[in-house]
Amino acid sequence: MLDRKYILENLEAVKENCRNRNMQVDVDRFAQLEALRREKQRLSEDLNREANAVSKSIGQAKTPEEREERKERGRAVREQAAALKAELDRIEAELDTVWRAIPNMAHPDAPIGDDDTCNTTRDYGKTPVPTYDFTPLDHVELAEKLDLIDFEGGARVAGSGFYFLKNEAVLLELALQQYAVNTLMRAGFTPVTTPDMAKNDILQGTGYIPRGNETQIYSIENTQLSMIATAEITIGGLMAGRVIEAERLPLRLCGISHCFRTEAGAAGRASRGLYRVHQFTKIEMFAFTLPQQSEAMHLELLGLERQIFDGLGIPYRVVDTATGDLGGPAWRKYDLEAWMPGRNEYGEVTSTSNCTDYQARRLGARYSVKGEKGTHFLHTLNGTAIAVSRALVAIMELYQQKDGSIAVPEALRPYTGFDIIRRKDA
RNA sequence: GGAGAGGUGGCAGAGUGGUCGAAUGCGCGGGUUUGCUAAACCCGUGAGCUCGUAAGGGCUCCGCAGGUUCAAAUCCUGUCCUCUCCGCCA
Repeated sequence: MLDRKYILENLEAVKENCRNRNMQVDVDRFAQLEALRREKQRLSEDLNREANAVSKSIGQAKTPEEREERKERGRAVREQAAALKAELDRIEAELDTVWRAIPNMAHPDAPIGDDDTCNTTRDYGKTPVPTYDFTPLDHVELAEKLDLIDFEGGARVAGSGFYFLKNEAVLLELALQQYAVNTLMRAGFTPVTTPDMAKNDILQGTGYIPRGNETQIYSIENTQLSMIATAEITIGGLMAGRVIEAERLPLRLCGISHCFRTEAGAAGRASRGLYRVHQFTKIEMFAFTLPQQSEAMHLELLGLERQIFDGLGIPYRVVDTATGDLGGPAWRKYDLEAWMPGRNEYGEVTSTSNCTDYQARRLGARYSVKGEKGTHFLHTLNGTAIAVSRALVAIMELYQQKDGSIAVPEALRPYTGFDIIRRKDA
């Protein structure tokens, strides 16, 4: 969420930001409700003050009659206060709904536009886009020939969108995880495995909506739990409601988790094979920083993503995400899109966002400075190190050979123990 | 799954109806003393919101949500979490 005062003081800028982000939010309604809330709050406090004073005076009453008289007075005041409080609660509930719907402000340099067609390309990776003297297959065909993925089995067991990795693909998944985690540990990240489920209020704190028509989240019936869509949720939740000393910042964490997404409304979109699935493994980077550190941290996360994909020999472009495609919490977002010969286009493989204090405010994640009174909200950032399913798509398609085999990227060989994947029957 | 115990300030830990935002200790900040350091002593030290130029004041918060009462950290109900023991189990 944005700071309430900030919204009131920058009403026009907030509205323009909503327009840029292609989000319909009634910001004026927020301002209206906030004014009303303040007024009622004031009145409510006045009544509380009076009630407290009356209560205090009862202990000092000289006579039983006086005592009874004051008790009666107390009852009356408390009754009024309760009625006003109920009204205040209603206002706050509505206010909260509108408040949550207001997206984060956007970086002044983020490209303005309604959707991903307005994203701008900043740069390209070290590896050039390859050309082939044969017709490259897509990863689904390759997986079929090399017996690497069982989509039918996945569908039988869990439904469309699930899969079994098989044979060398399993080792590739493990190798990708090790490669990414080792790279990040060298960069000063603390690795963690996280729960694959989280409480719904943690989901909401990080900006995910656990239930409702358009939810991307699987929720567990009869519980307050949901399957996580990314480790961003659980790692962000680590600091929920906590205060950290400024000198311990920034905090760099990387999490290994499974990610579960319903992909509601995604049917029909380019989603063949592993590209858009309901479950995948992901190594996620996350940082908690001071406000003045977040811009640099964002570039650091982007740099690590580039390092990881350059290291894998995967050609990619770096995309600066347009305002309309930013979602709610992000102030700025960069995606890495890898070249995928099977699609004959670039496909998103990583995404890194600077959420400034927007997530932290919802989560109540704060820091304090020694010797200063009070606390401030942290900045949070996240970035994909490796989303295994998408990385596999890119690797399989890019490293395919004329003879139908798939070479293993140099960087993964120490972990896989083999350097090529061939047909089993050859 | 069964049986208990407990959740209080950065930490430890008192507090069973008003004098409690809360003893005490530790930690932390400042000071006095002191060749230096340490020790000792003194003072200060939770958060959010709000009024005020400020000094200072008010409201709310003792896991969370309700209830009883003029009044709740304290009593009642529910709930979440933690710990111990037993059972089961990768």
